[in-house]
Amino acid sequence: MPKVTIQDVAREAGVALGTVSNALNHPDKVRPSTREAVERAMDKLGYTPNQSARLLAGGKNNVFGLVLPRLDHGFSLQIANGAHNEAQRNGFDIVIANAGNDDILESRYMRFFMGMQMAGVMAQPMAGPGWRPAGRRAAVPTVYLDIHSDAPGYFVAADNVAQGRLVAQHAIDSGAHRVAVVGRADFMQMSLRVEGVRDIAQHNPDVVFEFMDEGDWNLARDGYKIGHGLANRPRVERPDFVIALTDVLAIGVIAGLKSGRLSVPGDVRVAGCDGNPLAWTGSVPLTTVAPPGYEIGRKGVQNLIEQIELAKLAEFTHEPLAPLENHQVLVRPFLLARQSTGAEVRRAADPDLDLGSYL
Amino acid sequence: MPKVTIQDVAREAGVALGTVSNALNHPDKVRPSTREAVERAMDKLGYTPNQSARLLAGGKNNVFGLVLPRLDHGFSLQIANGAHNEAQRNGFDIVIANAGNDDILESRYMRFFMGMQMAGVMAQPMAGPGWRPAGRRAAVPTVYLDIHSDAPGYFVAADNVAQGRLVAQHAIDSGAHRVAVVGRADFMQMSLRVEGVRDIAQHNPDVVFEFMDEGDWNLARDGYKIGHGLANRPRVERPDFVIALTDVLAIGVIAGLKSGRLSVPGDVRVAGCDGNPLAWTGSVPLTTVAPPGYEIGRKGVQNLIEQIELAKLAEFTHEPLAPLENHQVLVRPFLLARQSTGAEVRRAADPDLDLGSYL
DNA sequence: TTGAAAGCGCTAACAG
DNA sequence: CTGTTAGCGCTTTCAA
Repeated sequence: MPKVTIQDVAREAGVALGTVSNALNHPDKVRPSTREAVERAMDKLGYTPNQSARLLAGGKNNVFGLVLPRLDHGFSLQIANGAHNEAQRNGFDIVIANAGNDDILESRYMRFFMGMQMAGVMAQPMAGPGWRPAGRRAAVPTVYLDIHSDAPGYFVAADNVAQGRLVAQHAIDSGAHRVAVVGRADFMQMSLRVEGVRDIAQHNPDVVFEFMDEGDWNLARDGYKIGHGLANRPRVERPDFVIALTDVLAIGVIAGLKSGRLSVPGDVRVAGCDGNPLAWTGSVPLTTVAPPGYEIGRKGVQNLIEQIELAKLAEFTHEPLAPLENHQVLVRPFLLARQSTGAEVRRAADPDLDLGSYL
Repeated sequence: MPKVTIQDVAREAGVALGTVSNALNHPDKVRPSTREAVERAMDKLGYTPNQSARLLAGGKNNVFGLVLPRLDHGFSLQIANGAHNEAQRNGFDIVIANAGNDDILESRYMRFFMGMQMAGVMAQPMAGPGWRPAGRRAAVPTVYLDIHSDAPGYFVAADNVAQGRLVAQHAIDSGAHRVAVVGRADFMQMSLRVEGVRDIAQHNPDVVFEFMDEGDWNLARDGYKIGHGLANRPRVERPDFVIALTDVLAIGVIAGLKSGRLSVPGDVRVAGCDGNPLAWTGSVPLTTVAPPGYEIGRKGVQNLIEQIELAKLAEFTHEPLAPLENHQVLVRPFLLARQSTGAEVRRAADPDLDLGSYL
């Protein structure tokens, strides 16, 4: 199939080249009858506009680029889905690049998207300690996801402190007297959650909070051990509420408690706090927070659109773009109360949050 | 930041425009010292090549486009990961579009990728009955994934018959005398698996095969009921091997058997046959086939590369491209023997197959 | 609406 | 290696 160009379409439709271009980009500037003729010609010839030429000539692009570190990590998939939905709502498309945990590839994809004149670029960077956004102000709107930073630029991240606070408050509200907080706080995210819990604890001196931040407790099996241990305590020393710093840990704790003949939520209530949808399929539906990734993806797209509007405005008023400032957005978590803390069984209100149902 | 062009870089580096282009595209044609100077200049100016211009000018693109129906379906993620790895191995990058189960969006993305002059495009279409590939021969190499078709074009799909055959043979090899095949064969894929099992059954008349194709058995809880039922049979009528048409079903069966005080694999061996990594985390590691999606993604990329080579050859010899024929590739499954059929516990050889470990 | 033409940034091909 | 040049296919502008 020799490639068909806009010229061929014009000839076929018996109109001028510019008219075809207009029919494509400014349909309102073309008489309906002409437009139809053009469309017929396009169909007949199987015309596909050359995006490269189009962008090069200064046409606008309604596609965002999203660079993710992996595609087999639930958090990143939440981001992708949240971004997808919000973009569609606003008339944008999204293409995704999988950096495969390789930071060389990550920056290659980012440059590719920028060079491709994408309307905007989002990335969830593999940010080691001391990470900084790429040097200069990018030519296209850019947002970094899952990142806390005080550098100039746009950053969206989950508010881990609020996550901890939310779950702790839920414990109080559900009438807990003795709360155990389990999980190793060796990552920033974990310690922030602990911080949130401590905050609530301070304001409720009548409730006993016990922080079990020891051992090597990241996996479900670690949770199991802890749960089993708790179950074997004398009743007065046994917590009636367990906050696990991750959902996976929470699942393990529930199994451990049950192995010790305790019931959840009857004897002990258990909550996670990082909204991992794949932990929702355990024997007892787990109370946790909404998957923050979804919201981060949404907010990221909103930030991109905001930057586009700002640039449009600056162009209109001929004012130079203000120097880039720091914009840090924290995603506010909300609670998903379920059976593990005594709530009624209920499905997530938004089916898009129900990632994992198809996996 | 005013956009910096290749001209700016040339001036900064004190070389000719063409030299910068060469340093970029044919590094071997440029003296190392010059190349370094150019690279320094690019860094200093923060130069990002304009991909649109580059492609328009006829430069080659090493990026494939992949259109998936959803991003929260394990099968599609397997495809994405398989494609990613194979592409990287061959020096190609991949960008992914999520069609969000919308066929309008699906074809928009495909056109976008083609218009973008991608090196190739792959799609896992939402193919209803009677699905056909898009009309004419595409301008860029195209492969359809998870599709059986006799139309002209490239198609890659899992060989479901072989999957059934493989698992059935495994049952025979492991010394089974009485095999139960459970699961509703109401989808094409299921019936093909059953067909494979029947094939093996016919060649082994000394082994009793019982096909339990009734009820509404798709979910783990259906498997549970079946397993429980089997456990309550008199010993002589009880199968010593269960083949479940899906892994999820298999997990349920195992739970059901255990609830009836039978051990797996001690009393009864159980195998799935669709390689769903998320079913691998049950109480007993499940024997199944390798996730076919991963292999489909790999094969798809290989097909793309094959088409590129063919086109290159045709261009070289000035022969016209042969008319497009039908190329249907069936992905040959291979067995992942694990504890549920008595195999030693072992991790997948290829960690990339271990999708789900991070979820 | 038309026709013509400029130019987006780059690649590849040319004679030096 | 340099310097120059012809497009790639399109959008936009301008005068008719």
